Amino acid sequence: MDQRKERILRAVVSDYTETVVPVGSHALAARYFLELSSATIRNELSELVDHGFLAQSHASAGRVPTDRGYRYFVDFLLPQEVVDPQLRRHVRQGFEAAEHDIEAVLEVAAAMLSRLSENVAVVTGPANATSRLRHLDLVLVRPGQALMVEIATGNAAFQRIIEIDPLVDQEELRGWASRLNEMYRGLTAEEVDSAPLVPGLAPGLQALGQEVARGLRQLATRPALVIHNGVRNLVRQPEFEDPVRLRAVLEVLEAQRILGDVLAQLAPQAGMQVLIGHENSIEELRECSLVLTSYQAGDQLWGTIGVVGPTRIRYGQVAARLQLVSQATGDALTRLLA
Amino acid sequence: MDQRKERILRAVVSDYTETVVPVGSHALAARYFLELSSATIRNELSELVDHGFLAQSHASAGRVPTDRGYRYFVDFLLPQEVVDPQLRRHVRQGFEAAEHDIEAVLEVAAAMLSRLSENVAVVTGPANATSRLRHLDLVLVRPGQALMVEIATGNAAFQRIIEIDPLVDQEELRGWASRLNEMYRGLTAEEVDSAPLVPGLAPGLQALGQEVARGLRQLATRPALVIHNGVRNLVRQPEFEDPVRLRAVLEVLEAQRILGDVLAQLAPQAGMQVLIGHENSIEELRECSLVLTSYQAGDQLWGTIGVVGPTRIRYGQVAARLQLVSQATGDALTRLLA
DNA sequence: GTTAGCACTCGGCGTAGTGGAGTGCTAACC
DNA sequence: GGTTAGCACTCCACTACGCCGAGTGCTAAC
Repeated sequence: MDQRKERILRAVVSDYTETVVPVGSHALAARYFLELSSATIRNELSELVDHGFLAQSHASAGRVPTDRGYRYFVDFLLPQEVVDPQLRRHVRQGFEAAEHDIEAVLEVAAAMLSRLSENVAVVTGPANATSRLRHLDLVLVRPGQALMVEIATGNAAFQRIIEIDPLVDQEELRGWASRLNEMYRGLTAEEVDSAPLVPGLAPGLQALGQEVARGLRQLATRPALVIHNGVRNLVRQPEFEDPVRLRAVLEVLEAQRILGDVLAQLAPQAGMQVLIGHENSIEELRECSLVLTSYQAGDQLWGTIGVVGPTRIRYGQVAARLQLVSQATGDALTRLLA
Repeated sequence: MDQRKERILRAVVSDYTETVVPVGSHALAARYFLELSSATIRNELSELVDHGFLAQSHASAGRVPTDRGYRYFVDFLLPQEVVDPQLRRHVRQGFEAAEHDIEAVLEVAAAMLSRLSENVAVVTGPANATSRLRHLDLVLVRPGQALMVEIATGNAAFQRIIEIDPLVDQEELRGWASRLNEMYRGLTAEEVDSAPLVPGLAPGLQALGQEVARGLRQLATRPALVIHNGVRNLVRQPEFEDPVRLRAVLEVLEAQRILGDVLAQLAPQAGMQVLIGHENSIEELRECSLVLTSYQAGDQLWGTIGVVGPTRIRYGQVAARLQLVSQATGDALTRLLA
């Protein structure tokens, strides 16, 4: 790939990205290469097709970047985009309005990102695969029933009404709670289950261990939260005019699990990731690209956030804005949690 | 409206609902009225058009029900649909799998309903306009910082890290928590704010009252949860082939507030409600119908659940299935909460 | 290596023609 | 009076056709 080929590839990508029309040698010469004739460009284009960076739908059509072409573009030709400071401010402010709880923050992140990227935003919450008990509390609701509240690592809360001996009063219940806290704090569901029985414990209290483990188990298996937003942007993309294709993508987005699995799998890798077309493992998203990164609350990796769009998505701009939103999301969570 | 006209209107509605093709006199005669000639049916159709129950797109086209026609159909002609017992069982089972927390139940409800109705399902959570403190807890995270957990009516949880005197230990914190519980249990944010100062209270504890009120206030103003699911079903409806119309509807669905407001407004009215076409106040949903009902946890009205689809939605089937899901949702919440 | 020229390809688009579904009207029938 | 057969008419959907023009590949000259 000599430098001129790179310039041409870059021109084709950026032109196609904007117009969504196969780009021909004349247009290219007129718009980007005044010093070259269209014939020269035709020669180059033809070689770029040979290398697999471009394709043409039929013999006398203009060129369109292939997945491979986009890959090269992203790896070597991506221009450094800077985010407008005003936009930056706007994002900060958007998050300030919504710091009720974790989920609200992630909702805002998704809404914000879908607007900025003009595509679909996806956000996953933390996977609570290893929930450890951080704190437990018991409150008497009425005689014989108590509200059990468990706070686990990651500040996930679990609550459930449980049956207890009707004779137990609030005072005794409080004692039970501190006892359970001492015994189980820092443990996972499995460890709680296999904790040795303490002799001489009140019989009702004995049984509560199971309830505690049950809550932790539910917290751990709680399906990973996957939020998506911006489907409205998808329908106006020419590549999704065909209802069948559109539906396939929506199918994936609404079956949160599918996307959730892929994102979870990619999460550990740091930095920004771009999956172009066939590079992702989801058949239905063959014609889509994913731009992904992770965000963190404090110094802890928290979840994944990204953009789903057609392969001709504006990688530079989307990446820059994703970076911005991811950072802001992390900051908002950090403020919220600590 | 004599009886034969009603039969014909019913036939037109059900035929159009299935085929999405304007229905003509011949087809009607052949399929539903073997005893009548197409000419007779033509006369009747023409009168139904005069009455505003049917319309035709152009002079020589078949007839299509108008909003008014659907209204009459729903009010007087709706056949009693029964839900297949097997489906009923299936729904029950679906809910059993997901009783972690409130939101999970509502997510399941939306997913289930969108599948059963083959349209878009919307579910709103409870409006926590009047949050009262049910229980409060304080946990020492590290010296100088504590996690404050508030459980409000409706089991909404709020948690926040707060700054405290570094010298306060877990034991003392527990004392604080019970003190705060005694003082504020059952109160709203406003009532906590205006509660008389208790003389001789530890200074750090004094300040916590504000934090408690702040949490309650956030719980109360937390935007109403609106879940939607089934957009994938929308895109295959012929009436939404046009991306512009589709986008308008998606716009509304994704701007949860719009729909949330409408649903909240309708919520108090009991029973099933059907809004056909222009009957709803949202401009973008002029070509949609809403079938809505409320669900309740225990004996308390909790939220709204419904279906959004094209005006030719299968009102009978959708209503029956909505009823089923709404009931199951309420039951699941009842089990979860008490 | 670059470029002008040229023949060729092929999709998009507008036009015209046609078939058929459906209507309204009239007149006859029960 | 309600019902029906017959008929002329309307209008959409679909197809075929032809043409335009954008774009290509190739060749030969620079």
